[in-house]
Parts: sequence; structure tokens; C-alpha cells
Amino acid sequence: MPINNFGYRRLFRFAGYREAEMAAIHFVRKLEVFAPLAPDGEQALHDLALKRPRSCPAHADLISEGEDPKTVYLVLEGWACRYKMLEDGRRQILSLFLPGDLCDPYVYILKRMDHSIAALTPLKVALITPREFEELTDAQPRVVRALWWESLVTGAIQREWLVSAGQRSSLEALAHLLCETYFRLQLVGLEKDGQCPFPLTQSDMADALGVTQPHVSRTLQELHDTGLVLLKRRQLTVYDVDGLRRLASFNPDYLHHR
Amino acid sequence: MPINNFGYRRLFRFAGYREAEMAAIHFVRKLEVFAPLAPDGEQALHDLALKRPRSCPAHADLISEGEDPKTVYLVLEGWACRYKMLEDGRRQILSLFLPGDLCDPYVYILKRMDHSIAALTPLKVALITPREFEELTDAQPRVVRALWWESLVTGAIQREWLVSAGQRSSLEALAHLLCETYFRLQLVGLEKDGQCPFPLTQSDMADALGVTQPHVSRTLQELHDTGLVLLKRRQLTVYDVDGLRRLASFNPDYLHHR
DNA sequence: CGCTATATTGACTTTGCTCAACCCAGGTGG
DNA sequence: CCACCTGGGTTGAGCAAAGTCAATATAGCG
Repeated sequence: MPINNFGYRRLFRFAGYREAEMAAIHFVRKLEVFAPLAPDGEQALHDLALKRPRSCPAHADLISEGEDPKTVYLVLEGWACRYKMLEDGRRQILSLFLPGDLCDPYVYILKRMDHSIAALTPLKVALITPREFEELTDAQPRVVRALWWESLVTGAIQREWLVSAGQRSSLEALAHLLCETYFRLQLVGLEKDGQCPFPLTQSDMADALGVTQPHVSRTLQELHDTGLVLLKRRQLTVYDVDGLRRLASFNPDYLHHR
Repeated sequence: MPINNFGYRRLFRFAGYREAEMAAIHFVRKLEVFAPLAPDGEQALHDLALKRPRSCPAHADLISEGEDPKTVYLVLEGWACRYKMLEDGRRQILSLFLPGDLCDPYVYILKRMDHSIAALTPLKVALITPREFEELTDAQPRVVRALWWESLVTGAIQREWLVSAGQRSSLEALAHLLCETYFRLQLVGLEKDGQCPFPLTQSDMADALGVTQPHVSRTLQELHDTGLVLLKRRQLTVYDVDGLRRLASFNPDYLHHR
């Protein structure tokens, strides 16, 4: 059984429902942005999000490449990522999961994970079983459409990362990553006054962009020196959104936020 | 309305059903690899694949970024690709569509395409309307699962391309592209004696990998000089599959071919 | 046969990598 | 409360991979 670079994986039950409830609300609201749901559909989603809460320490795998995916995760609090490693230790971060994000509603169709999912920060997730999932979607056909939308947006983000890796310079690519994350966090209400959390280390960013960590350090400085952003203490401040968008050639259409 | 780099887009009806029929069979067989279908499900899929055949010249867009996706395409013959362009003309090819491939069964949920789809060679496709699609999936629940599988595999390929762009050297990445395509073509019976069609130009490969065309030229030579492959006249010959796999660190698990 | 698209090659430049030293902040235990 | 430790982050010098640009060659196609 493949194991992640930290060699352990753990999920714990947890109690404090306060933040979880917040995130469940964000999740439902995000889906509503796309497809207005019936009140009972809304309630059903909300309940599902709170049914089986688990927490997980930073750097642990939620699930590792090669394992059989048995449940779906809904991120309630904290950040996670998909990643894939080559034998020699090179790691590519494939995507980020932010609060309110659902990890592939239908993966359980496959026998083995072709990538891993890890917590980037201490994490709280809801576990959802395929069974519960199918009960929900049978009862609430409009939810299916909303989930398809989530899924299509996830695919679009994945493609945009490839555009960054393939075509954008490291400066443009980093600007794009910050911009995209900023917009996604706005959607779930985690941005305020041009600021948002941004808990990735420079090594994480390096592995997401396909560059080296020292280079991220220099590139971040450049973004700061040109007055666009400040990234300090895991907190991102965007001074000039338009400048950042222009530099990154960021066009939010692919996020399909209506 | 955005227009592609060739400035035109056209779809024509066509008659000669011979090859189309072949490809429809491949498509059905590919889905069967994953989920055995009921005989009438098989027939329904097959009919759908032949109902509204269209042809399209090389380099034309099937659909362009910004347009409203109204139908689904099934590739019957020839190759197509997804791509995305930046304002300054940089182009990233995001994925390839080979014969028997279906372009996102559920895109029509979205209002606007966030990328374009173009023919790389003269192309024959089947048009399928959302309506027809839903009728089929309502009548044949097992087909839904097979389509989900197709969709999950497509996502996995997309992620693997990001691994290539982010972590692999250009030599490894090119080897990986050739290897992946070779395997995918095998699945639909288009490989024979270590040979398969490979109609991409060096510029296409460059835009898929995120490198320059002269660099592809040199890299292809290197792959040839080390006795791994020969690419000549749009035909790929693989001399040493294992060597190619090793070089590319290609692990076919992500294709989920059972 | 000649036109256009594609591929090859070379000289030079640039971007980002490597490796190693150093710095800083926050957390822990004495 | 302070000393230390550790996990990030910064910096510098030299290097390698891939880009740029342009000239030339080749191959299909009409």
C-alpha cells in the first residue's frame, strides 16, 4: 500500500460543530450559485455535510494512490490537495481543495486511486458514503445537476493549471495561482478587504507550479516589489487585483460562477 | 464570438458509413471494457453513434471558447484536441481526442465553453443532442456508469499531463505522450505490430507539452537515436516499449483499463 | 513543377535549477 | 523567561535546459 511522504495517515472523529456547520453552509451556498435547490434538497445536503465529521492532521494523506476509494470527502475546514509522486520523489500538486469543496463525487466507481489526497493544513472533512450519495441524488434530481456543475468547474480548473504549467512564465503562473485562489475563496466568503488565508508553503507552491522553492521565493518577491500582493504569515493581501489579473492573463470565465 | 486561429469552422454531413461504423463499434467496445452492457444498451449506443454523422476539415474548430455547447461529439475518425489560447497567441493543447472518444457528455450544462475543440486531422464525428443523451441514460442505467468511467479516465489523463508539464523533462514528457497515445490507441484496436498512426505535427506536440517546436525536433531525434521510437510520415513505430515506459515513468494504472 | 507547410540545424540568450550557506520566527522544554 | 531547535524562507554563484531567431532543407499537394 503506497504511503505518503510523511508515512502516516489518520482520520479522527471530532465534536466542535461550529465551523463545520459554517462550511456546510458555504458548500450549499456555492452549489446554489449554480442551481437553485428545493428547500428540502438544501436541507438534505446540509445534513449530509454534518453526518460523519472527521479531522486529520496537516501533511497526512486522506487517501493514497493505489487505494480503493470508499468514500467521498467534503472539506469543512482547512486546505487539502491532490498530488502525484514520481518514483524519484518529484511531486506534482494537481489541485487544491478549499473549504466547501467536494472531492470527486463519483470516484468510488474506480477500483484504485490514481493519485493521493493530502491535508495541507489541519483539516476537517465530512465523509460521505456512495450509498448516502446515491440516496440523495435519487431523491433530489436538481442536486445531480449542481454536482455535475461542480465537477465540470473542477475540470476547468485542472485545465487552466495545465495552461499555466505549459505556457505561462513562473511569474505569470504564480500570479495566476494567487488570483484563482483569491476568487475561489471569495465565492465561499473567505475573502475580506482584499485579504484571504493562504496557508501553502513555498515548497507547496513550487510543487503546484512545477518550479523550485528558491525560485518561488524570488518570484513572490517580484510580485511584492511590483506592488501587486503581499504574502506573509500564511495570509495573502492583494493590493492590485486588476494588475494581478492582467499579469496572469486571468479570465475568471472558466470558474463558471454564473 | 471567438474564432480559432484559422478563422473558420464548418461541419458537413457525410455519407460513407463504413469507417464510422467501425469507430462506433470501437466506442462501444471501449465502454464495455469497463462495464458490460445489456445487448439493447449496446445497440442503443451504437445507433446513437451513427445517427447524425458530420465531417470537418483539419484545423477547423468544432466549437470555440465562449460558445454555448449544444451537442456532444463522438469522434468516429481522425484526431481532435482541446486547446486554450492566451491573448498573445500562445496556445496550450489540453488533451487529445482519438477515435472512439466522447467529448464531455455533460458540458451542455454550462453556458459557455471555457476552451475550444479543434480537428487536428480531417475528422468525422457523431453529433449527439442532450435530449438523446438523456433518453439513453434514462433507459440504460448501466450506460451512465460506463460514461462516468470514461469521464473519470479523461480527468486522470488531464492530471497526468500536468505531471508531465510540471515535473518531467522534455525528453520524459515527450516519451510519456507517445506512450500514453500508443496505449490508448491499442485499446481501440488502432495499434498493430508496434505501429500506430500519430498525425500530430511537431508544433502540435510542442503546444501539448509546453515546449518549442525546434526543441521537439531535437527531442524526437534523441528518442530515435536511443533506439526507442521512430516517428515518420505521421506514423509512430515503437521499438522498445519497456524502455519508453521506463524513461517516461509511465504507469498505465491511471488509464483504468481494468 | 512549384507552392506551402513542416522539419532541421546553428549560434546565442534566457529562464529557472542546483547547491549551499545563512537567516528568521515560532514553539518547546529547561 | 530564555535558549534552543526546527521548519520555513532568503540569498548568491555557477550551470543546464530550453527558448529565440533565422537560415536552410524536405515533403506533400495541387
